[in-house]
Amino acid sequence: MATGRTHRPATRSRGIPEATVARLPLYLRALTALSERSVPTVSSEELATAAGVNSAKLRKDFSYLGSYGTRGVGYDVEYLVYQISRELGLTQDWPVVIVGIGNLGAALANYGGFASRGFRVAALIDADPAMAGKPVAGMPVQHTDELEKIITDNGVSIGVIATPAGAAQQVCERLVAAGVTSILNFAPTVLTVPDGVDVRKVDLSIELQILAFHEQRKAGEGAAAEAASAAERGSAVGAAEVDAADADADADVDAPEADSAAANRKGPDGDVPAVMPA
Amino acid sequence: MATGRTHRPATRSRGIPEATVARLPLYLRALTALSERSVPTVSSEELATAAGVNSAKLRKDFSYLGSYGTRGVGYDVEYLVYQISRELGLTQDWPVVIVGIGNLGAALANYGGFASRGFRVAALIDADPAMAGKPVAGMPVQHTDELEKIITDNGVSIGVIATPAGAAQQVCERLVAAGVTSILNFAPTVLTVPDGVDVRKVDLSIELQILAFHEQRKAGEGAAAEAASAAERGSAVGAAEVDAADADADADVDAPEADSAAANRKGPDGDVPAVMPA
DNA sequence: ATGTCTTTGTGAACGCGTGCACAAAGATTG
DNA sequence: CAATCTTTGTGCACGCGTTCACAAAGACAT
Repeated sequence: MATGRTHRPATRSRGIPEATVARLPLYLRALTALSERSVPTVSSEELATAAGVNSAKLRKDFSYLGSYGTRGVGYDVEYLVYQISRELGLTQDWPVVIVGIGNLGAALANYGGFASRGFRVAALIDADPAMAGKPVAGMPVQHTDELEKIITDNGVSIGVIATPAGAAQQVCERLVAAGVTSILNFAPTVLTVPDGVDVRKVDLSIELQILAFHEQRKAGEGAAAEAASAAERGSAVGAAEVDAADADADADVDAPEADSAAANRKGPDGDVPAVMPA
Repeated sequence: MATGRTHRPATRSRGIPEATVARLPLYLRALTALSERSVPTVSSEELATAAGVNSAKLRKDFSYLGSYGTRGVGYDVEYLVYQISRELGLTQDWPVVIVGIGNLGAALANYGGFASRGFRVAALIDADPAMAGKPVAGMPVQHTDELEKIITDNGVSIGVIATPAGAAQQVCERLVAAGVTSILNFAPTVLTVPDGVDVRKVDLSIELQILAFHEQRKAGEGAAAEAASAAERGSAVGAAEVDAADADADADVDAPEADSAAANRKGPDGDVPAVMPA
């Protein structure tokens, strides 16, 4: 997410809610699969299942695009593929540059899914002079010095940042200055960009942390009901949890000493007891 | 959101809203940086800026954790780092397995950010016999046959799927059957999992498509008012120029959108972004 | 044509998340 | 100790997004 600005009337880009836009690619993928199997039509129910969403939601999403379905029958697969593609702007060519050709950048460059939908890798850019000219994914890596020229010459408006965190903001600024208005950021940093520039971030570490949170919750909660089975699974919860009923189960076991922080605070909180994984 | 499956009805895992949980890692990162600079305290305003969010939101988020701030002063950095880490479950060790050691899988294995927060790569698994034993990121790749044993022996509860789309569901099922309850999916497929299992997905293709949508909108908009180059992306969106009759729905050539800037990520849960290939 | 059956499209209710604005709490100064 | 200043914590209102539930629309059979 971008930092510079943060608010906006929740932008309904054109009457199409942001949440819906985020789901369109999902529908498109499911539809494409159906199309390849030559399925002529699908009901909202079937398509919703394939896309992993609720059918009512899907119908409402489609209603923002227009009335493309036929009552009693469903949606014409081919037609819908076309409409969604057009709506997403996939009927045109989108040259993309990837900056930072390390492990991740190289993996992205090799990713086939790129080209499959109108996205074309126009160039791979890296700051390391040693990388210059070296072929990655059948394409020579170019030095950062060329960045502006590349962007301009190829009319690139979408940039992918896969550099180390420390270089991200600077690269971002150069990209924006050169004309890029959409950025996909893989570096673990908050990018600050001017208005009008879209930033989406992909952060591995954050995703894992969110999973860990839920995992921890699950471990603490199942502990009570967990008599003996699966004792080897790293979830030997402390006996402190008398009743971890789902209600609000807020078994407060005080937190261990303020650790490195000698603060004298006392959180009204403190929860999960010691869990010890392998 | 993260999965194609519906976990609990937006259950507040423990009184902590999902949206807040998704931001905690962001705060943690900003706090860690401050900690390394030996900054003792921060105000909600400073921290919010560093994390790229609104200060009111940050304060509200923290209020779900408890009252850890001091009015008139701010928050104790070290203490907050500890509290958030504990809340996220990062004070414990989380063994993780990565299945599918292709370009992406290898990149993930080499990703340093993994270990930095309690996540330890316990094993790299691939179905290709030729890969077996081959060292990646200083660790021998193991064959899929060993999957169940690895999960059990290491008490792994978090799995990362970086296989091709076609193999994802099957791998997912084996992981779950073996005891994994949280999955980070990089394969472009909707995974179906039983209740109690969390799935978060990272899909590069989807992220790019969302950017393309906004990019297209921006282009169309600029075309209409091309006069002023690319400098008027005001935030004072005049609702005035809303698209023509909303009922158009047809105009194949597509009408330029109205509205302005674009929303960065959002998403109830997730909003969160997630992305990637396979 | 008429009736029945299927599936869409959507009005309305509801819940979550966001942001404002301010009272309360504590630090700080005189 | 009182006054002032700073910053937190939160009540409240608002809007987006989700879901339900159903009328409308069309296909299909008789």
